[in-house]
Amino acid sequence: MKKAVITPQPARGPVDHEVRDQIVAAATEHFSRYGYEKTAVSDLAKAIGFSKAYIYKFFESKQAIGEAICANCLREIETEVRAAVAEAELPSEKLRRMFKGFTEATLRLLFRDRKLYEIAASAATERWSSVVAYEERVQALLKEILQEGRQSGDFERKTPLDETAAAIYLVMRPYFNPLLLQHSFDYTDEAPGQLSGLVLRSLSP
Amino acid sequence: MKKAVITPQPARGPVDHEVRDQIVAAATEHFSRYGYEKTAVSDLAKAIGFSKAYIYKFFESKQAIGEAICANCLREIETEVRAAVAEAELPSEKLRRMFKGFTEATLRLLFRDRKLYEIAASAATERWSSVVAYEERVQALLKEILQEGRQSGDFERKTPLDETAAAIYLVMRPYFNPLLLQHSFDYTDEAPGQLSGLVLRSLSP
DNA sequence: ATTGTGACCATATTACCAAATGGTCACTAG
DNA sequence: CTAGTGACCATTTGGTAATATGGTCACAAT
Repeated sequence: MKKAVITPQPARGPVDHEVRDQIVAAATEHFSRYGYEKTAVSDLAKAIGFSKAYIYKFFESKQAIGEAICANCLREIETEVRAAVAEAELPSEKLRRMFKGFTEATLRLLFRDRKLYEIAASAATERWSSVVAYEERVQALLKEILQEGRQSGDFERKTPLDETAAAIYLVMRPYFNPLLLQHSFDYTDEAPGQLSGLVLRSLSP
Repeated sequence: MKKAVITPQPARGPVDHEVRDQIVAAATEHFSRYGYEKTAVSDLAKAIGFSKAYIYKFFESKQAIGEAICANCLREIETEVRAAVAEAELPSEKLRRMFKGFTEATLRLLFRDRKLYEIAASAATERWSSVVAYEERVQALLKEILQEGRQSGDFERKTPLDETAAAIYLVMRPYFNPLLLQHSFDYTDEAPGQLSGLVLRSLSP
């Protein structure tokens, strides 16, 4: 039996197609330069030399284009943080890096790519599938670290893993969710350190 | 030497005056029924049977009226939570109640008095003095609980008190800051419990 | 002095209409 | 059949003129 891959937005048109990439490229350019709202779909069409209608052969909406770009951003952040985590030896250090990494990466998204923030905000409020998937991957990374720490004896083993993971996720959430981070600028310097400290104390065997 | 009381908004006109209370009462009524933005200062004037100009003898701005009301709300919340905390015997239970209490009270503010949310939001974003004071009082309450727990031997004593308090405050913040709570509705049921658990684990001696 | 106001000003908000935009579809070219 | 489009529609958005609002002040009544 074939496993049915449920694409939340049933992709329109050929999934692997040069034009699809052109659209995403043009959109990335335009969205980050002029902003999501200020960019009209016909602007993207003009940029790649096709008509607006053709774009809708590949994406079912403007938001779908935004989703694609958003997914890329989130992938980038995740990759970067995973790399930083992998560099560390000790599970405790991994956890610290995860926290700091996500905070810094999200912060950068908000400042450096200020124009992309609109998308990130919509994505988070409306819970686009790319965001849901991202959150799940973050939780997965967290669980990996926790389990490693449990196996090595660095972390306590009494509390159920799922509970620990859920709680730590809640602690971290305000620092990698753009909507929340926005209201925590005053704390971004110390928060990752202080909270990592607290979390690690809670994990001590 | 007289202690100079620094009122952040140098109160205008007689501090204790019947009309002042009438204004606050009318504003509470109007703001919570029609919303802060939709209420004009002249509406309040009409409601209490004076001219708009007279209101400005008591408050230096519409926002100042909002501040007064906001301060009342926050006082109420604090009183309620303090009562719930006082009921508990053990420091750990106090901490749990504090967390749960603030979450529920803030949530109620957002739902029951939906119209007042506008004020709360402005107050939080613009860091009105009533909010700053409130946050300080919350942190004070937290420190009280922590010290009691340290004295009774329920909580660890190695980590500096200020550091512990700061970290726990950061954990709680998303649940009594209306701006943040707004983005955490999905978690308000489990979060206080799970996070209290984590925090208490981090405090174990 | 205290209580109280109408007239006034600059800015913010509303109401309105024209232009722009997201999105579809029947259709053409090869 | 695939690649591609102009013309079209409903809804948003932008711009603007009229109105409403926050806030002040000189002044009146007690």
